[in-house]
Amino acid sequence: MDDDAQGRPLTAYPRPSVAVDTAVLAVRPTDGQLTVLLIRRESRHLDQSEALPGTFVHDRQRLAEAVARSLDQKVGLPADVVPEQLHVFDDPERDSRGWVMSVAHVVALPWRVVEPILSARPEVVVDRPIDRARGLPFDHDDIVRRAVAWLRERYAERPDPAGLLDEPFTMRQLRELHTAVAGEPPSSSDAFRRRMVDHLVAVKGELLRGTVGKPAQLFRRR
Amino acid sequence: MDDDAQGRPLTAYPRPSVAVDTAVLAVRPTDGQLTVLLIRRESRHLDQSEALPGTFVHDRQRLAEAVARSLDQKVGLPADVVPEQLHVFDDPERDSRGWVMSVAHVVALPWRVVEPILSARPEVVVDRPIDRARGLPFDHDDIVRRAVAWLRERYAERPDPAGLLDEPFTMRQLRELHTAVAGEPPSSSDAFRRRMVDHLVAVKGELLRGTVGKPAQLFRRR
DNA sequence: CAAATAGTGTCTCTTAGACAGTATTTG
DNA sequence: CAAATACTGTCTAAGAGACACTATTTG
Repeated sequence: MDDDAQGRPLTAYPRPSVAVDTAVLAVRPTDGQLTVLLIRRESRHLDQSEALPGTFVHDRQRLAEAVARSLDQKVGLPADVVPEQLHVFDDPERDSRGWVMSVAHVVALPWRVVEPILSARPEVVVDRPIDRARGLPFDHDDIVRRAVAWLRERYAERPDPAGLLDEPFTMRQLRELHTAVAGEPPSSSDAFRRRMVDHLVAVKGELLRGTVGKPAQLFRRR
Repeated sequence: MDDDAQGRPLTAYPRPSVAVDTAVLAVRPTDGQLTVLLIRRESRHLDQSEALPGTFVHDRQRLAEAVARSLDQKVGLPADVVPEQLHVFDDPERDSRGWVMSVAHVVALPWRVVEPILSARPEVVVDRPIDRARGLPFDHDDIVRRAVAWLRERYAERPDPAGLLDEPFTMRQLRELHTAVAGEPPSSSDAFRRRMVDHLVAVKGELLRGTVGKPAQLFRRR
């Protein structure tokens, strides 16, 4: 910014509260649904009982720190997640409590990380399929929509940019991941294979399928 | 955000000043350079003398309003520009005057709009080719880089999403615009034509070239 | 006519998609 | 062997790029 505060202290200007809200996305293996984590709350002065995890930014704190803190305290996630900025929601009326800007964030996590949290605090943290995460408070519906669009864009290019699969994985697991992210299966299974295989490296050793069929090649990200 | 302010007034939290900074991009017809508008300033307590136009957000003001106000007052641009959010810069040390977050914005404008400003206030507003807009204060180098990447992404898909050309225009003018935006000419002139022509509509009447050559078809955006 | 610019026809290469056919496992 | 799953070969269609060729202007 420029200094229209020239000779004038910064405190002379009214300042908004700044919050962060984060869409934590994950793919539920039981039904292959793309889900978002929501916090269940006592609905005191707010009518909704589920919302994205978020918090206010503390004094001179970085946004990423505030996100990590809110995910740690409210969700119980480890502090090493790397969220990405999505958008600033700045409607001065968006929060009845006052002038609050929210910087929306998104992060996608493997189920291996998400599952323990859901079993540890089932009455606090819930996973909701993204098409059933509607009617959330504030602009949280918007944030979920943007988060999903962000994830889909990233997965259109590369096999697994967010590292949602544990390595090594089969082409089938990768295809099922993409089906979950995109909301529909890729148009053709073999075209999908050919599109992806250049970005992967084959691993010796094969997966002995639990059921029938030819054993599948295992891959790692290139 | 969630309410960790439950029962606690919002004012109990320290709040940052929030600023907006905007990269105004334009293509200079004289040399076909992609340029960014900078404000020349009296360097009082800041060493740099050129910076992106910006301002602090006023009480309960929307970011887009703050951007429009700064572009109006500092640059002299009409208020109907539609900037887009790029990124929030949140390093608490980024401004020596205090805790300031800046929401970076970008907008691309036709030269027809930019030129009158440069001639009206040449000692205040200057246009700088983007590869020579380096060493700017704060995170403005970063903002310019992100702004250019944003513009290039948009022009990779469609002929003229920002409306930089006055309609109707020739394929040559469009190609020169893309050359300026991308920083290099499209690989092949006829492949470029074929890629673009589906997104355009031909106009009757042709352009009589000032110099030699077959008159060119005129197009509008579809 | 020469130079310059606009536009088309056509060839090659690559890629996506469709689809059939082959390969290898379990039961 | 049947069923299921993994993979490959091949055809077609679409698109990008290269390049030559045609078209229409100015001087």
